[in-house]
Amino acid sequence: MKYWLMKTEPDVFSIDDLAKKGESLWDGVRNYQARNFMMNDMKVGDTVLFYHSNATPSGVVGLAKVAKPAKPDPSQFDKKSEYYDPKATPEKPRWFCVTVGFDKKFKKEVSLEVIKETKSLKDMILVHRSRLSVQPVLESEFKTICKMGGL
DNA sequence: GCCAACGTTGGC
DNA sequence: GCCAACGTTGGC
Repeated sequence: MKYWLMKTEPDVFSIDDLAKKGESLWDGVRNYQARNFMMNDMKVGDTVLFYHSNATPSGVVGLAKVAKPAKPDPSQFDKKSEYYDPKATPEKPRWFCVTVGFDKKFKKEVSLEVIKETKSLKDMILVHRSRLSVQPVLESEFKTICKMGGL
């Protein structure tokens, strides 16, 4: 069982949107490293820290689960989609995405600011590496953040 | 294969 | 809205 953090802009897709839908395809990721995590390493049942980026404040707002394994991201074939990739074909898809299911909301958001101030979380990829929207999280980091979120 | 130019992410 | 970080593209 592994732990992950996935970023999303709440204006585009928030944890409340996920709670309403139950589960959602995590489409639109166009970064190879993030894709590889979803394609190769994420397993059904893995737990996901749900992170709101470009938000006030930005931070972890709850938990989700990997509900279905990675499959080709349909938006790459859709000419009308902002995620359309002319170099991808159904025979040779370039982008893959998992399906994520809602688990629970934190009692209180764990903001990036607080994460940065917390010694045991200072090695998180989130803190020292920008622009990676899907990333692994250590079990110890995961537990600390859940506790801080009131779970 | 190098690297400059360019585009995007995401905090502030 | 600004801009730093950094991934991607394309000329050579």
